[in-house]
Amino acid sequence: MSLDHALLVSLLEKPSSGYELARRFDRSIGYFWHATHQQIYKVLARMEEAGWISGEVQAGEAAPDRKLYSVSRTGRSEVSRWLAEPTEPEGIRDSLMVKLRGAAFGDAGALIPELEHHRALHANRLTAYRVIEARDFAGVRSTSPGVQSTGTLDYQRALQYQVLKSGIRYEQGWLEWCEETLGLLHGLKQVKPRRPSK
Amino acid sequence: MSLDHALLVSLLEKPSSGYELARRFDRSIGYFWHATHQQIYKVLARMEEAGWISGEVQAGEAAPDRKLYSVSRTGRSEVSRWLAEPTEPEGIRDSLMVKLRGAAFGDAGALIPELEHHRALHANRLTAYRVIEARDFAGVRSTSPGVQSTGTLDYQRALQYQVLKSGIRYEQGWLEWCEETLGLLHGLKQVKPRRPSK
DNA sequence: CCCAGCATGTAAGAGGTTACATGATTGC
DNA sequence: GCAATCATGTAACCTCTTACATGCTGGG
Repeated sequence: MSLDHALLVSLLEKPSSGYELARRFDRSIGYFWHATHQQIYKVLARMEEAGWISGEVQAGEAAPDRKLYSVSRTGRSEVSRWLAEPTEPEGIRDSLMVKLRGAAFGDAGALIPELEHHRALHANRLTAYRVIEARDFAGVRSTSPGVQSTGTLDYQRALQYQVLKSGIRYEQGWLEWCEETLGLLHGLKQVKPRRPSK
Repeated sequence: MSLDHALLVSLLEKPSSGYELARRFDRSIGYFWHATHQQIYKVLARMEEAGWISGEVQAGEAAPDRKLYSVSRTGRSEVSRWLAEPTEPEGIRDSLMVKLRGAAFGDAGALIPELEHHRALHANRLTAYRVIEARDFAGVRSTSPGVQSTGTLDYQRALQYQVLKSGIRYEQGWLEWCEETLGLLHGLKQVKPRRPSK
């Protein structure tokens, strides 16, 4: 597992307080690794004790104090170590799939609102990603190796864009599947109607 | 959460022992909801106590005894209740994405073997799914509502096929993304080589 | 005055992983 | 004899979620 590493990478991108990180995990990195603030504070404390990060308290006038964390040299080398270490792909855990298989023994029609809900959510996320794409990555060419050196900023951006593109692909796949499945369920409702009355 | 429900659905499809379920969770349902045997035994015990399932010990001659579980009436109604209850889509947790973003602060080249590994795994799974598709769902037409009634078996099969198709879509998406990302990383290695010596 | 937002935590419990434990049979 | 497969579990540990707790500020 590695909320630890998700936080380290986040802190490398920008030193932050726990609160800021928690908000960042509702967007951005959080699209690919979710965490609550309680968890974040605990892991930050553990990592500070381990010496991977160091927190500096900033007294706020007219605002609460905040602990600004940044990654130490040890933390950086931990990230490098982790990058080189192989990781297995996470298994899928999708209750919708289980429900679909369960629908054969219950009311498949009951899944229609559920699927519509999922379709809407995935459509929303896709739109959000598209907005980010247009805003932040308008000028990044896809995969072409690039003839002249494009600098270190474009390097980081290219990687971030690639992450975003996985999100886009993912949401689009879901969206198409939801459409298809809704079509199927509407068809099945005709074919095998549930007993109409009690 | 719902390993409970995944097990119930599995048992509805076929009454089984814990051991059998554990093996089934390495294929089939397990592609969409993973679980170890330890966990399965614990949940089965809990569900039996709750009265959702009942286990019947079968004495084996020349084989160990096994407890064959089947879903009770209460269990069935629990499934129906759960089917109608809305569920949020599970959040993604993908360390590869975090790693890609982290690669901007480390050695992006170190991710190449990792990505090749992922590509191979997703390619394997995709092939496995395609085999199942060809074997079990050769004659199922995609989404067309079907003019004449096709019976209750085709009903269940259509749902199972739809689940499989989500798996196919998922693996294919990953595969394409891995290819694309490998192309990008090979390009970047040229553009921004890491310091060659210590 | 109350609610929303900023900011940081503690505590209990459910869910999940890893390691350990046992005992029988079949095939090499 | 030894490894693999069948078959069922216990125990320790870690992660993650949910609920609770505190205190300050600015706007309606």
